[in-house]
Amino acid sequence: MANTKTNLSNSVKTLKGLQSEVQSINRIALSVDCVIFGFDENKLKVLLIRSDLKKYQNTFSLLGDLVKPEEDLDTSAYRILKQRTGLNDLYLEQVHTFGEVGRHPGGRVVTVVYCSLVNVQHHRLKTLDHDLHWHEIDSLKELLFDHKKIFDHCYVWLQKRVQEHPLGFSLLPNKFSLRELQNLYEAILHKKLDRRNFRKKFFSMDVLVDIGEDEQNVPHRPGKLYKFDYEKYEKNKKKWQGIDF
Amino acid sequence: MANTKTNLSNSVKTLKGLQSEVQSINRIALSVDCVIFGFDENKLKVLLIRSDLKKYQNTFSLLGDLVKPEEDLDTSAYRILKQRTGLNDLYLEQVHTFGEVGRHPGGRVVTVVYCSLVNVQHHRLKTLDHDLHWHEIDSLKELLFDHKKIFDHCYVWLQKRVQEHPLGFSLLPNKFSLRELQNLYEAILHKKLDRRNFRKKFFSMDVLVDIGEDEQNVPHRPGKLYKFDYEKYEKNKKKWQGIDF
DNA sequence: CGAATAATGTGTTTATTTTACACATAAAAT
DNA sequence: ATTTTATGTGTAAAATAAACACATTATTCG
Repeated sequence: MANTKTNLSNSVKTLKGLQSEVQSINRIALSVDCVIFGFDENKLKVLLIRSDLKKYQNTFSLLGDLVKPEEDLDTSAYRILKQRTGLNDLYLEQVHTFGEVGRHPGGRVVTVVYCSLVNVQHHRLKTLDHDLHWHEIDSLKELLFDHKKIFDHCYVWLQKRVQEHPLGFSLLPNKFSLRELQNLYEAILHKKLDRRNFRKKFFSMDVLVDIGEDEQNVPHRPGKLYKFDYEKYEKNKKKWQGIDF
Repeated sequence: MANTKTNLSNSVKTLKGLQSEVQSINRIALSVDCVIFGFDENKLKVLLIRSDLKKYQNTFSLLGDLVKPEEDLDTSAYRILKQRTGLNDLYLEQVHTFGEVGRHPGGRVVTVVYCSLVNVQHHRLKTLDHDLHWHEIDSLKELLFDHKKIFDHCYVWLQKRVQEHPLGFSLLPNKFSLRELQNLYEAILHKKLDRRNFRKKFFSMDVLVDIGEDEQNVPHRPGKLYKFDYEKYEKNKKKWQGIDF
C-alpha cells in the first residue's frame, strides 16, 4: 500500500503541493455532449450535427464542446444548448460520463453527457445552423465516435426517467391534448397504451390543469387542452415514485 | 452563431487540428472518487480516509485519486478500491460527475463519482491503512470539500437503486439469513419493514437459494441461510422493474 | 342538410398487487 | 421443564392495474 502514496488523497502534503499536482499530472480533456430530444409528427427525434471533421464529413454527431476552465459542467451544457438551439431554460439533466481511453481519436477526452428535452415547435421559430438535423430515433445508424453508444444509453435513461419524473412535458407545447401526451409516451416507450387507463393514470397523478380550451383545426371532435402544473407536481411527487419495500 | 466556431464540434477542421486543440485548451484535472458502502452491526457505513492535507487534518474524505491518462474511468475506480481495500471484484457503479468550478481548492478538478458496496466481514481480513475508517452514515458531519454533498447524493442513489437492482447482496456475506437481509434493507431505507411481507416479496422475486444450512451461535431459534443467485436474477429481472405505463 | 366518419370522454368489472395482521414452532438459556 | 426470543407461515382487506364498450361531438362528404 505504501507505493500508492503518490496520488491525490494519500500521504501528507500541503495545499500548494496539491495545486501543482493537479495542474501538472492530468493530460485529459473534458467535454460535454448533449443528447437533445425532440418530439414532432408523433415521433421522437434527436438533434444532431453534421461532423465538422473532414474525415467524418458524412457522419452525424451529438452537440458538444470542451468545457471551459472557468465554467461549471451544467453551465457548459446550457451554453452548448444556447449556442446551438438559441434557447434558454431547456430541461437539462446530467446522465453519465463516458471516458474510455480510445473513445476519441483526438486524444484522451472524457465527456460528461447531458440529456435535454426541447419543444420542437417553439424551437423551429429560431433560425438554426444548416448542419443541424432532427433525426428520427428509429432510423439512427452510425454516429461519430462512440456517440451511438452514448445515445443508446440516454434513450434507455429517458424511457426510465419519463416514468418517474414529469420531464416529458418539456417536449410538448405549453398547451396539449391528452392524445398528444399519450402519443408522446407511446413514442418514448415504444408501445401502445390503453387510452382510458392512460387518462385515468394522469388524472390520478394530478399534475394537469384543464385550461378550458379545445384543440383547433382537427378533422374530428377536438380534445380539451391541458397544461402541466409544476406546483401540483411538487405536491403530488410521491405518486411518481415507483415500488416500495 | 458564427462566433461559436472555435469549439470542438463546429467549423470544418482536420483531425490533427482537433488533436492539438484537445491537448491545449483544457486545463481541467479529472479525478475519481468512491463512496464505499459497508454494512456492519446492522448499520450502514461508509469508508472514509483522514485527509492527507495538513490544512484539513481532522476532516475525513472519500477515497479518490486523479485519473491516469491511460486508464478508463472504471479502471481508475477499480484501482482506487484495490489500493485502498485490497479487494478486487467489488460491486462498482458510476453515479454522477461533480464539476463545480470552486469545489476543489487545488484548482479545477472535476470528479467522477462511483459507488461501491463491500462486504465488511470479508474486508476486515485485510490489513488496512490506519487512516481509513468505517463511519456510520447517520453520524456523518462535515467532510472534505464537497464530499458531504457527494455522499448525500450517493446515499439517495443507493436508496433508490437498491429497490430496482439486487446490489444489496454485495454488502452481505455469501450466506445470510433473511433477517440479516431485512436488517440491511431497513438500514438503507431507514425504516421498519414488515417481516412477513418482506420475506414474501423476496421469495416472489425468486433470487434466493436455500443452501440447507442454519445460522450458528444465535441465542434463539436459528434462521435458514440463503445465498443470492445471479442467474436466477437474470431470469427474473422484470420483477425488479418499477411502475409501468 | 343529413349521414358517415373519426376521435373524444367516461365507468365498471376483474385480476393483480400490496398491506395489515396472529399464532404455532424451534432452539437456547435459565 | 419452563421461559425467552426470534423464526416460519397464511389469510383477509385494501389498493392498484388491466381489460374492456358505448354515447358524444365536431368535421367531412355526398
